[in-house]
Amino acid sequence: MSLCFKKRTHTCGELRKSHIGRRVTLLGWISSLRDHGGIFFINLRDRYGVTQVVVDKRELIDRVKRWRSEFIIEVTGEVRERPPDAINPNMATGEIEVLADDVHLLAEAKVPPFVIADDVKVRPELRLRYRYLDLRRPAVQRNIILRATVVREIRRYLDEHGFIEIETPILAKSTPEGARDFLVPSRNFPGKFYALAQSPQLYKQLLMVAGFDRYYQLAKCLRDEDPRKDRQPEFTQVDLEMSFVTEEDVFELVEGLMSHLWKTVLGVELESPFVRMTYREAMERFGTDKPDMRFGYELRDVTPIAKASDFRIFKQADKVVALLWQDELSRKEIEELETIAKEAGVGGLAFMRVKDGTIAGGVSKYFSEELQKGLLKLLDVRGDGTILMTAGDWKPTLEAMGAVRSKLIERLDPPNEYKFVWVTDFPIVEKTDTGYEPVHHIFSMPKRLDFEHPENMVGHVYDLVLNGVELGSGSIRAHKREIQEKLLEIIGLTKQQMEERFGFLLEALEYGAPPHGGIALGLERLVGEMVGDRHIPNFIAFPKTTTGLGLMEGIPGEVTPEQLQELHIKIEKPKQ
RNA sequence: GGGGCCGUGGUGUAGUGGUUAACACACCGGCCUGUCAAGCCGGAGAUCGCCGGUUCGAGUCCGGUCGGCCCCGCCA
Repeated sequence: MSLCFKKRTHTCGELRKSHIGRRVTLLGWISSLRDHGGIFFINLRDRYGVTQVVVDKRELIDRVKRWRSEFIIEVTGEVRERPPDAINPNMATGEIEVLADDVHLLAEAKVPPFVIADDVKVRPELRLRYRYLDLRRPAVQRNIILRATVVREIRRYLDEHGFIEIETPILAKSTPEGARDFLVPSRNFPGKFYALAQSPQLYKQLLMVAGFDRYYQLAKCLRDEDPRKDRQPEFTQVDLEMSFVTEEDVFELVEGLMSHLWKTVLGVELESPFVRMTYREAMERFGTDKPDMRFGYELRDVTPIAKASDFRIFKQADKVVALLWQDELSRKEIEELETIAKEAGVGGLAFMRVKDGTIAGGVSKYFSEELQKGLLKLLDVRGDGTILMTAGDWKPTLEAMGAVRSKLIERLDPPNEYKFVWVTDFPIVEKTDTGYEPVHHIFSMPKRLDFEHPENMVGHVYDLVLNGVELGSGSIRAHKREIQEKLLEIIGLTKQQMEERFGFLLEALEYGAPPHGGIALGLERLVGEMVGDRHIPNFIAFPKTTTGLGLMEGIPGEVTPEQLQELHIKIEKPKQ
């Protein structure tokens, strides 16, 4: 069978008035076909746009009559101006049309399970099952193209700044720390496994040891954890690492990269340097390590006033924080917020109402007039509203109020702003019931060594946060073997375990490892946040569902007994 | 692992224990030379996700199960 079609001269998105009179050939999908008897209008679509084709010749109409949406056709004809009353201002090509003098069918199409158009609502599972049709919708294509544009500009910027793009292995070593690994059984070595890389962290450090003092990669990362709207089992990180740098150098580079992206992709000038804030400050002002700084409503420490009240819970608490909200919240609304606060680990959520400059209701009866005045002043109350308060230990109290704040600001219209912030000085480890766990990962350089109280040890560790979303995190790394070993010891690894899991890294640190650091940014989150869409599957061509299934391919799927045998694997299914 | 919401012609929805499951779009046929999500006339199309239970009677109530979305856990 011969492939018989004319070469296309233009795309469906580029013809304008300046092309009038030109003879053109377009190839594309029929997005709509309007039959007026003696004249047919075809909207012809490709990824560049839609162009109206007019068919009025008898012999062509006999052919076109049998066509319908999503057939692929070839159209040759002359570009002509539309009659003034037929101009479509909603179409980029709306001033012209192509009068067909020859049309051919290139491919028929079954009636699709849903109409291929932006404004047609479709169940998500159906969209995923027929993702190749979903991807034909212009709005979905825009997301994928946006991603490609961002990727291109990332490469352009980093290449120009002396970075070398290096790929690191996908088949890597399993580590019980951190996220659950996807495992790949070894055929040649029965009972042994590769792990799919969760991130290129260790490899990029080894590249620094190797002397590639500026490395980057658009790295696929694979983590076997339950997905969320902002988390997929496989996703992409903009991973970079530099030698001989301080935190400030990393900030400057990344701010430059962000400014470049916003300027070239969105045409927006970002303000830089970005705001910097320590982890501690972020917690105390916003109750979270990823503050959304598009909104005010900061938390206030009211411990001295609250402790002086007659409210027993407050008197006994380490910390009492308050949040002043602009509206009068109903009993029911406060109860909902209290549920959120309790989930974050506090006993409850107290409230008082402010009306006409005075406090009433809720726990106000435990506060003397003087304390109430102090509260009004401390919270800088102007106008009516609701004061929310909670108490307990430092972290749960702040986190609880942070969760309440997040919930409340959801009610506000998000301003069209990009508020970046560097959150710095994260602790290296956190105390748990069983010992110490890394807050980020365990390869970061502490600012001060404190092996007596590791939980007090702050690191050269930072997150880049945009509009309340963690875009990525990074650090200056521990580039000396002794320090790295000490850190591993703190999280409970024996010498033997260190050797087994990270021996290759520790050894490399002994052969002239430069001071180095970097960052990894979530590409899908970054792209999504540029256009205010926090559903990252929208920026992945073939995403998984929230249970990790691939509905189109039907994965995970069965394998043959022969495959299993070759891999030395026996399946034991869970009992009912 | 846990919680919430959802599943009804191809698609999106309505249907709040009782007749023949309703509507819009899509689809099929017809008419029409200026439409653009064309219009008009006509038609076909559903075992109400699946299994079981309650009931004289279940799309509707109950239990289980499969699938989706959102959330908690988890995500160094």
